[in-house]
Amino acid sequence: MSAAVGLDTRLSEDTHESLRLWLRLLTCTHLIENRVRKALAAQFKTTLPRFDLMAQLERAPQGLQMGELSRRMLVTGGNITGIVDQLERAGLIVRTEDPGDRRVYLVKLTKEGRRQFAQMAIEHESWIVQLFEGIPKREQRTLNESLSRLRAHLTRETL
Amino acid sequence: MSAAVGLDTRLSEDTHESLRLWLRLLTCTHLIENRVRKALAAQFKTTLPRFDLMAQLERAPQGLQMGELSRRMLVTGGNITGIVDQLERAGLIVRTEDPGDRRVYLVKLTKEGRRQFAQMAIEHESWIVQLFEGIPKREQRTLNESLSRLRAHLTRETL
DNA sequence: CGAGTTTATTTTATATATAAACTATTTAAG
DNA sequence: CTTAAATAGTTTATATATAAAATAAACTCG
Repeated sequence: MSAAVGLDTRLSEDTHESLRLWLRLLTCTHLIENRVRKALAAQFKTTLPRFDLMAQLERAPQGLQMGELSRRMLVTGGNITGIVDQLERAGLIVRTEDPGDRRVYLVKLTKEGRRQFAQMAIEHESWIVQLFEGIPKREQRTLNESLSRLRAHLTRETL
Repeated sequence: MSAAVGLDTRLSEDTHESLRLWLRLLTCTHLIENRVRKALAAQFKTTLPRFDLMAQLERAPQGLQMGELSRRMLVTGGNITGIVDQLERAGLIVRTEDPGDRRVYLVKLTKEGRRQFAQMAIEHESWIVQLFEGIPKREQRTLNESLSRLRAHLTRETL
């Protein structure tokens, strides 16, 4: 741009800064997702949503309700029903009944599910580390902090 | 954590920095995607992939091949076929034949497509600006630059 | 208590997605 | 020219996704 950029252009550039930020966020996410999806399929014959759901359960040994999985994974309840069906059919998780509330299932990893997830998690982490290899630790930390603030901003009540 | 964090823990924390970064990237993207999807559905009865495809065509008045759309949108060719089918059925885009290569289609916006996209783009940009409202311009710029480097890093040949 | 509301999950219809196989066309090599 | 390989796009089968309707259980309050 020339040195004669006026107020109009400056305002317009500011407006576009958010748009550009969003497009880059989306692109980076898709690039990483595509790589991880391919690696999960090639090495473990599984998918990203299944891996993510198992990761949620691994962190919650007491089990999670369908609705809680839906909220944590930021997807609809119907979607959770489908993924849980698949994983349950494969024997990796179980729907447990909650004696206190018969509307609810507590979903838990099976022993085999925990075993398989442990193996996948190690590989998964190494893929991610490799993908970010070359981005200085300091920059990763800054990015991390910025995204953490952005996440807090996006989930604030008054939006 | 205690003040007695040793070398082992420190190394482990470094390893987890990339993983945490990836999870936050994914969360922020999903939060924004969900909001934009709902707004597009409510106000324009359309979807994010359709809007994105039209945005690609808006920037390329000469038209784009199916494969080029696939590469730019980071999705498979079969997916593009489906979205283009939908938009063509709605009269918003057309498949034009390329006289020089009969395997190829040049996909272009129709006049009605350009009209509708222009309306949507204005609204869309204001939603994005609102979502980031409250994140200081300086931080948005820093984030933008970091993500730009990350994107370059992720698309480098030697990965 | 009991009708009406809320909450948890599933079902339905439809739209994206992928990978892999397939068709048609073009390019390359002899 | 002609076969082989590469390229562009579509089709198929399957897995995620959504929104909206349906089901079932739990809560509320007059």
